[in-house]
Amino acid sequence: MKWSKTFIFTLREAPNDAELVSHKLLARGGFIRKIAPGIFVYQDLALRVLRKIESVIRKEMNRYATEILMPMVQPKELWEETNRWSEVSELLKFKNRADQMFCLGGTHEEVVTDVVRSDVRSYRDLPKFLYQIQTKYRDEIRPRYGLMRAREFIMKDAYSFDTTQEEAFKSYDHMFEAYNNIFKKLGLDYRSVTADAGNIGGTKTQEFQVLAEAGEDQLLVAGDLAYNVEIAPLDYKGSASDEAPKAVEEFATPGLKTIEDLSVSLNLPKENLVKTLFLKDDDGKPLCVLLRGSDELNAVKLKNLMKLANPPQMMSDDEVRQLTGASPGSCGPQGLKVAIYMDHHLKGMNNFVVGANKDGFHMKNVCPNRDFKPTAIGDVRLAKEGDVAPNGEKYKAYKGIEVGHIFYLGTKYSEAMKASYLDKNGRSQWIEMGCYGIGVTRTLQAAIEQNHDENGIIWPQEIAPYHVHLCVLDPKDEGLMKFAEGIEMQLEEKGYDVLLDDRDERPGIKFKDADLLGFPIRLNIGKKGFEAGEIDLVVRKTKEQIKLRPQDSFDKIMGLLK
RNA sequence: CGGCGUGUGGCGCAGUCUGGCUAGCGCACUUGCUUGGGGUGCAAGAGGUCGCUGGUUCAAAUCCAGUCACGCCGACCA
Repeated sequence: MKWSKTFIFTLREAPNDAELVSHKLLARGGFIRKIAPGIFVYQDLALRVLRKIESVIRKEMNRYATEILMPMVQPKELWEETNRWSEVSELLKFKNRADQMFCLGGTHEEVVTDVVRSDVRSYRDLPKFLYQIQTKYRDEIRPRYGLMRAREFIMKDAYSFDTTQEEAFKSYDHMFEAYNNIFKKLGLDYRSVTADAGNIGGTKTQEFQVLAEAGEDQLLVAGDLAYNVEIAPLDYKGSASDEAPKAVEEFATPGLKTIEDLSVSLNLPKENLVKTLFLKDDDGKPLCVLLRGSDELNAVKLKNLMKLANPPQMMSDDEVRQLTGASPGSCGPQGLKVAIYMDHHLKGMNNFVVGANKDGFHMKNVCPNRDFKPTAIGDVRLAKEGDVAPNGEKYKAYKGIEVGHIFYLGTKYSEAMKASYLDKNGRSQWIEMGCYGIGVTRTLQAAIEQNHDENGIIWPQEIAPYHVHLCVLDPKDEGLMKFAEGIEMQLEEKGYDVLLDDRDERPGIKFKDADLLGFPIRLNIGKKGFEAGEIDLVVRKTKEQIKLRPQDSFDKIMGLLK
């Protein structure tokens, strides 16, 4: 392909709304163009990469699943069957001129379940496995970081339909394997991590996270175990102390609000103090949580302990005052009529120091079961680097970009939408489902975030827009062009993508652009060198420069690409 | 939705506080010469209702009011 026939326009400077390196490089290289917040044009270079990522995905998916294409515009009625019309806040809703309501598909559980329930009748029709690669729209509150969190993006979503949970787990395991193959093939450094099921409603779930400093998700990894921080479990290994309960004592603590203040003033380690947090659930019902002073609350774990749909929210200072009669820094669990959740690291401890529910006062020797009754005790503290994981190893922290997610859904959607089949005994059963997503556009940017240097992108060969960049330094020279075109043709015949820079530009400009765009192999074809029987090959990744005889260049390139 | 900030050619910015010539600079673009293996140099050009609306004023990019958009932080989020 000749540069002059493409739609590639590079910029020397990145637009100032680009923060991440990967976003800057995408913008400078002319890969994408922003049309509105979170909405982009994928220009020719980006589209080439997307098609290649998709092709890797299709190859793996086709081993287990059938590709279909579902509508992006979906009727309200379908979403009301699962109650998600009002529950899912990112749905972009609109109506047609007959006042019928629709939404843009942000995910396709409803549509795919409708498809399956209307055709599948018998256990003989199962299992079925469907997938699509399609533009999704989610009305994100704040799109950010280019393609990382866009409103409109491309996603591969797959859905499995099985007769039993056992079969559904097999489908899940197939996807787990397929996803590993895909991300390996794409040349990405990633981890599969255990995550919270969120409101999609599954029970068994894993995320595929590309490791990158710019990632928005925090991961904790301990040997074979990898977790999203919001779910990373901490075992309870025995009591910190088993002192006998002493008599409760109130004491003045003027001006002491934080655990830090108390710890200094009482000369006690933070672990020995008890932190009382006040939250409310979705219905506004208040609750309180007790943690060691040194620990932070993990609201997702609390949500799961309480079996809620969403994590409880912190109450405002005013709400706390109304409930306890004191400001947040001076509150305790005793004497309150609210549910009390206690982190299991407090189990076995006695004689807590807590707020007295009176401004400027604390109490010591407050004991569970005597002075207040915990509603439930469990693992609700936020794990951090250095904490010990259930396997005995210490957690190490990473940041990740979530590029894939697999869920076992069970019968949540099939029950809600009445998707059933007749089993061997002629009895009606709910279909067992799973769903599996890969963010295609996000993967593109994640690949850049992980593969770049100070000069530009370094594409992994599998997804490079072009494999070879021919920099013709004197494009007006017919002999030179003929030579370059010959190489181009030979490589293209072998199935490789070649960009021939035929612009009438100075060499420096061509070299800078080549580094920016980052195709794996570059050939510098200049008049002087060519006439002297020598041209340069540059390997983008290693910056290695190889001097070649022109007649050897094709073979050399083929050798490097293989 | 809350806090902060920004809107000036395709991109990056100055000018606004303290109102005053034909609104400027760098990059990119056009033409000519020059240069020709890591963003050459010179010269001449094209391109802007200064986000929008209203107001104050002899005079508004600049002051005032309203409004819209965008960005960052937070909250939220497959």
